[in-house]
Formats: sequence, structure tokens, C-alpha cells
Amino acid sequence: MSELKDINPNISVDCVIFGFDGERLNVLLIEEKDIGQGILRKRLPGDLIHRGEGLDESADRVLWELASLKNVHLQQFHTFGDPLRVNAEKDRKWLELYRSNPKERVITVAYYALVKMADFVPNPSSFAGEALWVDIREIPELAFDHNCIVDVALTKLQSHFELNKTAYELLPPRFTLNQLQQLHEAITQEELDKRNFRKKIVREKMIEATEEKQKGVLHKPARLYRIKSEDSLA
Amino acid sequence: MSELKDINPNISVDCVIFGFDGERLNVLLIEEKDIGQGILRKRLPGDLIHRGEGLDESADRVLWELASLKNVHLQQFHTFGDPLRVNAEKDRKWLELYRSNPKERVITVAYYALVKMADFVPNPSSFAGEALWVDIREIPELAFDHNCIVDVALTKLQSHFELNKTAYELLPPRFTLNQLQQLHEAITQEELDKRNFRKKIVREKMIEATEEKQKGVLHKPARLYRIKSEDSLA
DNA sequence: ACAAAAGTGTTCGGGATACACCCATGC
DNA sequence: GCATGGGTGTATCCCGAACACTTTTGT
Repeated sequence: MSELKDINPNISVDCVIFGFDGERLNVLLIEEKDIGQGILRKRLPGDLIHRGEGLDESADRVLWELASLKNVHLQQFHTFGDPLRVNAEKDRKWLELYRSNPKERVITVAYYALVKMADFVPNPSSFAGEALWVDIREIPELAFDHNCIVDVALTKLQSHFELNKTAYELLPPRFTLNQLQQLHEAITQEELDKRNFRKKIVREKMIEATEEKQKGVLHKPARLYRIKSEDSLA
Repeated sequence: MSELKDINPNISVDCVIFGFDGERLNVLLIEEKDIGQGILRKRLPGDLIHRGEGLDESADRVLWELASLKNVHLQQFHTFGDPLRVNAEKDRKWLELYRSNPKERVITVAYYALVKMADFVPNPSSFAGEALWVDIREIPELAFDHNCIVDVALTKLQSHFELNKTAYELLPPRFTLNQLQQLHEAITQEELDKRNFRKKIVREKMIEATEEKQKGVLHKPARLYRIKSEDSLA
């Protein structure tokens, strides 16, 4: 569809989408279809930018085109510009197939986001291959320097993470304090003391207890909490 | 010297160099020579990147070429890619004079650094115009979106600043606690309580008192301090 | 003597950390 | 009754914030 002159051959965006499933942190990857030469590799969703397109805009588009994801709050975090970043042998064949200038240097502006996996069941986009969630502890070798990009993104995510309103949106509307703690632990990768964690949460006054309890668990059922509504902040 | 084909027409780097002079925070700007059409404008040191050149490398080069500065620890902080960022009327003439493709879109990878002004007396580089320090409270209208870039850089600087070893290098080898406090205040733009500040500094154990005192001041002379040497960290 | 900045201690409150036992439910 | 996670309180330490008077020097 888009003509060559509408594409900037030197600049791309890549998106590192972290998904939380209630237990573990995952990353969204694109798995290329086997295009006949035994090329089957995973990579981050990303693409060359179009002319006239802002960077943020481009990242949104890419995510929509490759994984049918919309309304993800993307955060730009770093630009990767090693002149050899798309020059490894492992990537040569792919570039020759998909790029009109396979030897052209590409710098990439990288974005990350953290979403609730349940809200985003990635639709395999027929043309690009398949989008899939992969546990961050089991990330395979990726195309280009994408392993490195994921590492940097994870570091940023961890250092910037805090339990604000958007963080609570990663949980179901009613949740237990333990689920909340697991969210925190899954992202920061460090264990917390249960009592201290609960005291901290209570102090922050962002959530309130409901009358409901867990059902069908084979232990004492936990109380369910919810985010305080705007008005109840009186 | 460099031929056109060695330059990437779409990607530039820009450097926001903050300089501390003992009292105030300044920014390094390049003032173009008057090129005959009443064009006289200030901008950040920056340039299109060369092919085969890494981004960090490019930023170092630019700083050397435009302001004769070397060994500055640059930190990449954001990439600006609005498709219209180099399209304002005020910049048209300059682009036509200096760029072979004046209408080409340019995205820029921005870096910042904080240096001691005394160490870097910018050498006017004959070909580019004049490098000069400008107080951050008196920044004039700059070319392109450079005012915006400076604002973002300042925010990053302020939020990431801490009194570590490199921060102490912004002061003379022997300094008073008041000078240290002024440094902190100049950067974060907030006033601190003298006693609390001193307690905090003492706690951190990075510096030690010397026997020397200020001379020639018309008030009680302050004691001079220095950074602790590596060995004395026993 | 006066101006000008140097230097110094205490109190309070909040948050981080460490730590151990009883409780409610399903099976 | 037993296994499983739910739920709770106290003591300590460190840190940040607030706050006012005496000291030393040059003129």
C-alpha cells in the first residue's frame, strides 16, 4: 500500500509491551511466519516510520498493525543507534526479504508500556506473523539488538514503577491485597514483607475494602478491595 | 570536507550542556555569525550524524567541532521527532543556506551534561559561529524546537541530580559547605535549610574538613572541605 | 560597634524494616 | 484435623522538616 517514498529508511520505532497476567510479567513478541528459508524468528513489534508521522504516532500505528493493540500508553525511553545494530549475520536474510535497502543503517526509537494481558489478546495479524506473550524469564534470542532493548526497557519499567491509579488497572476491579502484592513483586522482582506492604497500602488511601470475599478457595477467603472512587476522596 | 553521502539527512544529535559557575546554572549555546540576511540566531550545539557513526560518538564529535569541548559525559535523554519541528518560518532561511535538503524532516536525539564552567571556556570555532554560556533564566528564543529541548533537559537534570562524586567535581578542590549548598540549590532550584543540609552531607561521609579556612572575606571565614580520597574510606 | 556570613542541636513525625502467631475455610 | 494462605501489632532506626542564637572576621 504505502509507497517507498513514504517510508523513512533510516528510522524505526520498536515497542516493548509488558503484560501482567496476575502472576508473571510477559513481553509481547512477533513471530514471523516461516518464509521458506528456515527463517523463523521472534522480534519486537516495530517498523520504519512514515514520512509526516510523529514518533509517538508511529509507535501507536505499529502496535495496531502488528498486534491489533490500541490505546496503549506508550512511553519513549531510549534511542538505539549503533551503526551495526542491524548488521548481524542472523538478520541478513530477513532484511533482504523485507527491506528495499537491506544494508541501510537504522536507528530505532524505543517505547515501552505495561498492560493487563487480559485486556489485550493479541490478534495474529495475517500479514506480519503471530503476536504472542512470552514470560520475561524465557525470552529467546531475538532479531537485531532486541534482547538488549528489552533489557533496557525492563530496567526502566522497574525503576519507574509505582502503585498509582494506572497500576491498579492491571488488576481486576475487585482484588485481594495479595494480588496487589504479587503485582508489585512481579514487576520489581523483589520480595516484600506482607505486613509492611499492607501498612504502606493502607497509608496511601487509594483503595478501600468491600464486603465481598473470595469464593471457592481452599483456605481462608481473602477480603476483596477496590480503587476508591473520585468522590469518596472527600 | 565530509561529502554529502556521508551525512544522514534525517537524523541529528543536539547537546544541552549545563555549566555551573559557582553560583548559577548556564547553558551552552551557539550563536551563528550574521550571514548577511539579518539572520542571527542562537541554537544548541548539534548536527546531522554521519554514516557509520554511533549516536554517542556523534554527540561527542559535535561538541568538539562546535565548542572545542572534549571528555564531557553526555547522557542521552530524549528523541524529538515531531515532523514539523524544523518547519517553522523562522528557521527557513538558515536551512536553505546550510542544508542540502532544507525541507527534509529531521529527528534529533538529545543529550545533556553538567560541567564546571571554569574547565570549559568554549573556544569560538571559526566556522560555526560563537559558543557562549547563557544563564538558564535568560534563554532567548532559539532555533527550531530548541527551547523545548532545553526545558526537557533541565527537568531531567533536576530530577536525576544527586551529590555524588561527579557532582563534587563541579566545585574547586577545596570548597566551603555553603558553596556546596549553592550548587545544590542552583540545580534543583529549591532552597534548603542550612543545618539540615550540613547534617545530610556529614552523614554521607563523602567529604572531610581540612585545616584551611577562607581568606579575605569580610565576615567569619568558612572552613574548607575536600572530597575524601579513596584510601581514607577505610 | 557593626555588618555579614559561619556554625551549631533538638524535637517531631513518618516511613522503612524486622519479626511470629492465630484464623477461616475446603477437603 | 490438617493443609493452605489470610490477617494482624510492636519496636527500632533513619530521615526529613522546622526552628534561633552565638561566633568570628573585616571595616
